[in-house]
Amino acid sequence: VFTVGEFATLAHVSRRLLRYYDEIGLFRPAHADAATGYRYYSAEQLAVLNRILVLKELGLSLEQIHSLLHDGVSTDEMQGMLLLKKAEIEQQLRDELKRVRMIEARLQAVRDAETDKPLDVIIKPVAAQAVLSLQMVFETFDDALRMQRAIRHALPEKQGYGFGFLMCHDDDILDRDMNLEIGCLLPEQQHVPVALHDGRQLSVRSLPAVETMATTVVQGPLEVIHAGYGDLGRWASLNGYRPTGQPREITLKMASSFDAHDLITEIQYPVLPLH
Amino acid sequence: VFTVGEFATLAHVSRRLLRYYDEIGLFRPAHADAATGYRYYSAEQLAVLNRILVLKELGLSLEQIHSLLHDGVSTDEMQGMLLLKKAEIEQQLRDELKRVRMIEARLQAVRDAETDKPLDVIIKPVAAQAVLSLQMVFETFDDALRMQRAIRHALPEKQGYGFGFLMCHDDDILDRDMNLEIGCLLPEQQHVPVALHDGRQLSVRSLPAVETMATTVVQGPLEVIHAGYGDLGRWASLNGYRPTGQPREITLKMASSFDAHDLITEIQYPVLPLH
DNA sequence: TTGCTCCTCACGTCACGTGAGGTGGC
DNA sequence: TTGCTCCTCACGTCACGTGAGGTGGC
Repeated sequence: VFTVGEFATLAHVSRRLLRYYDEIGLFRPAHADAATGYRYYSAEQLAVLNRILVLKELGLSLEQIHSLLHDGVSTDEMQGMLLLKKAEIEQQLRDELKRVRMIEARLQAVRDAETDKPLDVIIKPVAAQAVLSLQMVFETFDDALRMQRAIRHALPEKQGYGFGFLMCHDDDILDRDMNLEIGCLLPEQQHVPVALHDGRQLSVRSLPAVETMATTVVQGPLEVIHAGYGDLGRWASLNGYRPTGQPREITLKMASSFDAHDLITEIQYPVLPLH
Repeated sequence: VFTVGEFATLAHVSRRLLRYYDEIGLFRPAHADAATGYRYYSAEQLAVLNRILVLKELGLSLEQIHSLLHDGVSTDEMQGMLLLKKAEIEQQLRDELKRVRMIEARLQAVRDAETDKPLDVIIKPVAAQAVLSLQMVFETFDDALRMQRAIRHALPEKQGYGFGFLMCHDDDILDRDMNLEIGCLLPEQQHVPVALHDGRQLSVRSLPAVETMATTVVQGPLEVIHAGYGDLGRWASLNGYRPTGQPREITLKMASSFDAHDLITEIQYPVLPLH
């Protein structure tokens, strides 16, 4: 019969662990002195403790181990728990592999671009979104900018209209004759079409939800936004993603001055993991 | 300018996260109303938060991220942290792969042996250990048992002698003419040789430390112990280890009766990972 | 005036590590 | 009698989630 210290030495665990397992009822000493509180363990118990330690090594929680040992679980249930745990660990393995790839990509980015900062890309699900917009082909980008301003003025200020929105419907990024959709997000569902001065109509439609949207935030004028699209594409291929749809951009903050250095835009690119 | 709720929605994080990051000084709102305590975030800040979220994804702690952002760290230091983190994750990957192998081995054991329990094997480092022992060739196992009893009686009871100890010096497990070392562990270093009745001497020597010792606890008479050696060997090969030295056994509890059903023995087998 | 958002505590998480402060056996 | 071990609190960990209870703006 052994004291905590002796038993801890035998089992290569800490005394605290033995007291803790006693406290939570997972592993009780064979005998405890009611007067002094001293715990006494038997040699037989070492086998039991070892079983607990092995199950812990497998990644099971102490609560799971408790139910395995004290509630009589069947062989099938045991197998179920082990298979479940195995699946969990395999998911973790995939996550960590992804993490390693991301770190490598970032290391590369740090080395490449000592001057400018590496790109921060967030993958997130984006819900379906109502927009009020107009789609047409613009000869030049200035035409598109003029339209953007016209739309802004056509909307009554602060009447429940959301961020500015732009979506490119060309397969490639062009410099002229671009097929663009311009408008704004709608926080609420019910909205009537809005007419512009030139007779064109903004119409309401719903952007589909995207499960894995690669997003990044850029600050600056159009050239910066333009560069952002390219950066995002390169980031995707470096990090194991493939573009899979039309990118969007959302104006989080409108430019206050002509040079648009304080224009803030979130670029969103639907992607899929390469698997 | 956005409230917590709005900014949280934009960034796809919880309000609690934003308040927490404020509390620990990692990410403060651009402006806070001193009277009401209301937090106000700017569009510019979304880029900063995204950087934090990306670094978190990489596996860095909030404290590390804090120092990355607020203490001006050099490119080299940044690379150092990333490389360190990468090495950490790769170690974790190895650990989890091992865990998966262990789970698979245990699943197999559960399927194979529906009747008896799977073996619980603990890998632990064992320190160098002084022993008082005698090594000789025994014709039969009964001879060895007699010697074990003789040694027990030659030792003054409770005078600082430890557990009974047995080590097999044959390369294979034999049934006859076994080269065995029998004795006991010595908790303290200083001990004189002990003479037996037949004139033989128990001598003091030091067992070397073993870094990775596969150990298991068995309860029962000799046949059970014998089987344990075999089980331990099979376990090792199933779990990616290779035996690499002489096994030892330690008597944690002596048998009280002739059938020895309550004899408790720890079998120790030095192993090395197959890598 | 009624919801909605905002705020600040404060507890819970998981498996112990690490003292603090005090008592019993050789 | 002096160390050594034992005991029971109780705080800290890491990054928030989850209410509780109360206040300010449309």
